[in-house]
Amino acid sequence: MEDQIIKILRKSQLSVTESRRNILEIFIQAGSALAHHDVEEKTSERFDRVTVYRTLQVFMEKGIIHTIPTTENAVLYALCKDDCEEGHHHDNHIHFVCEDCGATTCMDDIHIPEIKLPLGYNALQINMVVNGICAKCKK
Amino acid sequence: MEDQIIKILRKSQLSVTESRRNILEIFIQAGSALAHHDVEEKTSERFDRVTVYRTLQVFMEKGIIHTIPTTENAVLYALCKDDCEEGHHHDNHIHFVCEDCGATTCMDDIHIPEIKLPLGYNALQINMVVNGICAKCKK
DNA sequence: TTAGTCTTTGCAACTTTGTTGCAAAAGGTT
DNA sequence: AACCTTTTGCAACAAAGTTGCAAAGACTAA
Ligand SMILES: [Mn+2]
Ligand SMILES: [Mn+2]
Ligand SMILES: [Zn+2]
Ligand SMILES: [Zn+2]
Repeated sequence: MEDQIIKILRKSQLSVTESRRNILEIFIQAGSALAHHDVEEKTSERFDRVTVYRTLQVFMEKGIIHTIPTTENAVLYALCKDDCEEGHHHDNHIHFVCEDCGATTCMDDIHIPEIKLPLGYNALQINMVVNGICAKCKK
Repeated sequence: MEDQIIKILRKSQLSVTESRRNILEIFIQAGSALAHHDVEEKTSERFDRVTVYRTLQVFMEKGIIHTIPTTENAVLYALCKDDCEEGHHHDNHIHFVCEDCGATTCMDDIHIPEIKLPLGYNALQINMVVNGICAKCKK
């Protein structure tokens, strides 16, 4: 686990610092998407808010995490899979937001279907966010 | 135009006030989605920020506008079509964000395709946001 | 291991965004 | 016009996000 974290940071040419390890660990353990605020709450050692902002930003740039749009004025972040690189993300999967437990998860293996856009329109990236009830919360 | 505005407000059982007319007009003229900040900038008469917040909120509740998720920590708002009612939106269309001109538009006639979710998952609402280059900006 | 260099962090100060309570103003109704 | 209700602006606040800079920490190479 600790090994995995260091490997990810090294691969992205980032120096291994306390805050980066801690925040990366939080994402790995969480298994679901987190808002800036969530990250701040979960850090065991308390880092400055500014450090959290900067860490998330650098993780984004390096392709370690990606953003998920929401209608709640709070962007979510989730771990990228292996194929994301510095400056170029490949996270074209569906995101599912459970309205019951609130968890937002990456559905990595569900492809986003093709879309026919009007003539002249060119799609570069597609975000698909599905709201509903997850399997765990279904009774 | 003025008639149209009044009709919309009346239909939603809202009293016709200066700020509501002005803000609704902004949406009709804009033709594309606007952030809170955009609305504030465009109001000819200056209303208090709080009034803008409250107006957008009440327009949302009444089904006059709907939200569009973004990855930029700024929810966008756009006019609903006729079939949205108080407390129940029907805006399951695609949204297109042009990375060149920045305009976000509702593609009302492009349906969001069906999605096969894993067993136990239940979709209630789907948001699909396509980033790319719009027809106008394509050269 | 240590010394030197470059990067990262925390802090302070600030800006922007969003919220709430309340009195004054405006809108709808008679 | 007089009334009652809703909406607005203001003030005061809370939360979120940004920037510059000095101190602390991470890496490298002697
Ligand atoms: Mn994802
Ligand atoms: Mn729309
Ligand atoms: Zn759930
Ligand atoms: Zn464009």
